[in-house]
Amino acid sequence: MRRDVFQAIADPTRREIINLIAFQSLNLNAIAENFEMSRPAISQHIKILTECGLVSIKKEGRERFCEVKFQKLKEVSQWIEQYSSFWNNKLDALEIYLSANKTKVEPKK
Amino acid sequence: MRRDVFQAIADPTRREIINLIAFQSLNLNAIAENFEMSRPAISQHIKILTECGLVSIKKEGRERFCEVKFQKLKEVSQWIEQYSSFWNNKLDALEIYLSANKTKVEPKK
DNA sequence: AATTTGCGTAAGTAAATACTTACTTATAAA
DNA sequence: TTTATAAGTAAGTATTTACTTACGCAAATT
Repeated sequence: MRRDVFQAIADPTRREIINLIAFQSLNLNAIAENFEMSRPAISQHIKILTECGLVSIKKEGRERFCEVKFQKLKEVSQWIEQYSSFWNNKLDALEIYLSANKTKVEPKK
Repeated sequence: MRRDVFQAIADPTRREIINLIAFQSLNLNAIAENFEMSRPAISQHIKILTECGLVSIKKEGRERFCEVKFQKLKEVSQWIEQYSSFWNNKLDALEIYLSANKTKVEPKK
């Protein structure tokens, strides 16, 4: 069972959870109120988010407050930023590079 | 069946494919040679990547060259960058913000 | 002390995912 | 024109995913 950040943010519900608790730490029931699905379903999503390090839980009495560990998102943005030179107005340069490397290609009719 | 960029990059094989064709367009067999799995498996991954717009295919005779559409990755980086202020040396500010919004919390013993 | 609240977990399920092998089609080479 | 190559597709399968309901337990309230 994979449990990494890429997998965690693939699910739209989990991205919504992150949006929800990005600016204020909420307990589990407060999160669940914002969704149509059952509380245990949200609990399971939170489990996935904590297991990959994207969310941390602070116990306060019987409540558990969830907050986002934004540093973890860095793993994703760093993977993407490898390629960032290709979309910062340098798409033409990429086209040139690619076509220069396809020397055996027939010209279009 | 969801078919978005977040889902597409969740699979490690598909991220490897993107890495592989990031700097040079390759045809399907050339891509498949780099993996242990069968060619049809790679073909199916490419299908997912094209259906979400992350890869485009250029037909050349009987070959199909795959190249990355980097612009699509922007969707992911933009989602993450909403929160970027929280990890650019501003983590302390976040801690302050969060604790300021938990007024009913008991002090630690 | 009894009840309510917050939340985790177990078990079950339908659908999705990530493969496989077998087959087909289109193009190119012999 | 026969054969080889590139690659899409179909069908089958094991595993994973995203839920559900039912239940249990610890902390708080009555």
